[in-house]
Amino acid sequence: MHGYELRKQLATKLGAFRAAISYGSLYPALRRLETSGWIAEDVAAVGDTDVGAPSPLTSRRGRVVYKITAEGKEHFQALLGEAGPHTYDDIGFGVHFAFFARTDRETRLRILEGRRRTVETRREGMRKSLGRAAERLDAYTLELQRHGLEACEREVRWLEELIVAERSGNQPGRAADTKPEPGRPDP
Amino acid sequence: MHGYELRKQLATKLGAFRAAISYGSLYPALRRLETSGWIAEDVAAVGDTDVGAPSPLTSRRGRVVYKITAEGKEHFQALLGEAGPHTYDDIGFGVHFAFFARTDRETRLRILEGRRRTVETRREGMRKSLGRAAERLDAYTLELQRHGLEACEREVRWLEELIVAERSGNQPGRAADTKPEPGRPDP
DNA sequence: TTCGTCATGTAATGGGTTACATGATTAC
DNA sequence: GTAATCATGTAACCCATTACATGACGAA
Repeated sequence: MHGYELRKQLATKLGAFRAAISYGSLYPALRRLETSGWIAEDVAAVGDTDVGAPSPLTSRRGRVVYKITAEGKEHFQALLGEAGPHTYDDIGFGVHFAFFARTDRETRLRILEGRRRTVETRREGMRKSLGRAAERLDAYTLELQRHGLEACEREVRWLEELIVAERSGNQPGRAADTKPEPGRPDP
Repeated sequence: MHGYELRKQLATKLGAFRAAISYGSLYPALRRLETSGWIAEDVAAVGDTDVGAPSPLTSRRGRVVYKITAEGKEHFQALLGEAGPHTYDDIGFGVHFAFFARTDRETRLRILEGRRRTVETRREGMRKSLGRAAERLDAYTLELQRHGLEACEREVRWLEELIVAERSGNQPGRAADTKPEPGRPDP
């Protein structure tokens, strides 16, 4: 894919979470990825043979189309499997979870449980803080804390469900007893 | 308050949301606030007369104690009342809400309704995206979207409750019919 | 006296945004 | 032909983090 198109895709896919990435951030990032050897310019793509590819397929210009390299794929898998401290924070966990279909069950369970621990710790901190400060704080601050605590509690329950499903060999979803994951190809 | 103490307070109060602020960020920020005239060094505080103040009160060193200035208070009120686009995003709204006790009802309603519009828009985007992409996406991505959508729906309901309470002259909280807000002093 | 905590700062680095600059192509 | 969109990039700026450096004070 080329930069401009990538930005559009990201904008629609992450539009609910964040503003579109700026060009001043995108192009340097692509250069860094290329320098690291994780992506490379796809010379074949200039000839315009991508049938069924996303967005306008006719007529081109000096667009720079990139392809992930073998080392890139390896690095990507390593990133998905790694367990640093920021693997379990809000953003890190979201990214890992979004690629769970490309991860093995062991890794998925490790990450889900790590995330659960993280959120449980946060939850306990909020409970203590709420109990300790209930008298001294105004109604709005209190309400904000309550709302945050509720969100933590709900996420823990959600993670619990996912962990149970994962252990019983099921994909997530409403149905609890379906066949053990046929291995869908990535779109 | 002085920088070191401020960092500690922030760490306990925001500990659930983010890591502690770094010194390399804190002290330059204080300098910026001072340069802008919003805070000033509190010369009286060096003499150590702050009885009942937080944390160790005996023995001092070259600590720099700051005080908010009149212009600082004014600026702060202006910030609380302003309605930019980032007033309604996750962080901006959280900050404004945390200081609702220092805001008048009109402003509170304006911000709550703006936030509701923002979250509703996000919710609609996610609904469309879920309906559109349900077939092409793997179970995990789908589950993530569902979870995000649910969070949006819940926040809208929460905001709705707050707006109703606000319109009927009540503070937030479990009880729906209490006296119309006695005006609690800030802690 | 030495270790831990209090307390303030600077320098290097990283990376994101805004604003700007350029040019090709498409639709009217 | 001209406006909008596609497409890539650079420079200035802002600000956060990390790592480092300093020094006072209290307790063991």
